[in-house]
Amino acid sequence: MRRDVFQAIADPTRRAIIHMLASKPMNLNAIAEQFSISRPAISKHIKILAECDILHIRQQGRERFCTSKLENLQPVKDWLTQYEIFWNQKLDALAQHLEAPPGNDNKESQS
Amino acid sequence: MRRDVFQAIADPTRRAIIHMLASKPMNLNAIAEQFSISRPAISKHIKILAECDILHIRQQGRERFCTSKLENLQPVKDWLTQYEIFWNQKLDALAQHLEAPPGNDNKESQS
DNA sequence: TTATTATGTAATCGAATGGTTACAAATATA
DNA sequence: TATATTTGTAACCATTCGATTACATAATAA
Repeated sequence: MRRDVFQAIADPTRRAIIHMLASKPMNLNAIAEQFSISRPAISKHIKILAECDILHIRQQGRERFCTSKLENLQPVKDWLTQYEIFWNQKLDALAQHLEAPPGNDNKESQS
Repeated sequence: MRRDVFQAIADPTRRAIIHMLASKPMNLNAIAEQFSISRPAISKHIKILAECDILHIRQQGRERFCTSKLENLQPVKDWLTQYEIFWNQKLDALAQHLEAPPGNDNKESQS
C-alpha cells in the first residue's frame, strides 16, 4: 500500500482535518463532530495522516489528542520549489538541472 | 469523478511525467518510452494531467506534443503557504486566521 | 494505394479507497 | 460496581484507480 505525503493530502477530508489541527490540537471525537461522515471513517483518515507523520497523537487517558506536524509537509514544498522557477519564466537557467534521468524526482517506483 | 491538482500529483508516475515535461515538450510516445508501463496507461495519465490543466497538448499532425503548465500547480503552493508560517514556529500570529470554519480551505465538499 | 506510425478508447481486471455498521476494550464517572 | 465515554478494529460494500489487451482511427511514408 502506497503511503506518502502526496497521497495523504490528496483527499479533501484529510486536508480539512489538517486545517482544523493547524490552529489547535483536538481529540478524535471533536474532529469527527465537525464532519458528516462517521467517526470510524475519521479514525481511518487520522491513522493515515499519522502514518505519514503529518500529525502526532498523544494519548491522554481514554482520549487521543492530535497535533499537526505541518513541517512534514516539507516534501511537497520541496517538490514544488524545484519547479517554481519555471512558472516564473526563468526557464533556461535551470533547464539542465532537470536534464537528469526522468522519474528520479522521488524515491518511489514508477508503478 | 473528483479531479483536482492534489489528486493529480498524488500518483508517482504522474509526478514523473510532470518532471519530464518540465524541461522540454514531448509527444506521447516519447513519454511512454521512458516508462515500463503500457502506452495506454500513460495516455490516461496524460489525460488526467491535461484535465487539471497541468499540461497543454498541442496537436501537430498525428502527434500530440505535451507541454507542462507548471504555474497551475499554484493551488498546491497556496495551500502549503498558508501553513508555512506554522512550521517556522510563528504560531500565534496567524492562529486566528485559521479560526475560520473548518473545511473551508478548498472549494471541494468534504466527502 | 498500402503500409507504418501515433494515438484514442472500449472492455476488463485486481487492488486500493472511502465509507458503513457492529462490536470490543479501556478509561472515567455516578 | 455499573454505566457512560472515547476510541480501535473487523467485516463488509460500492466505487475508483491503475493497469492490461485488443481494436479503431487519423496522418504520414513508401
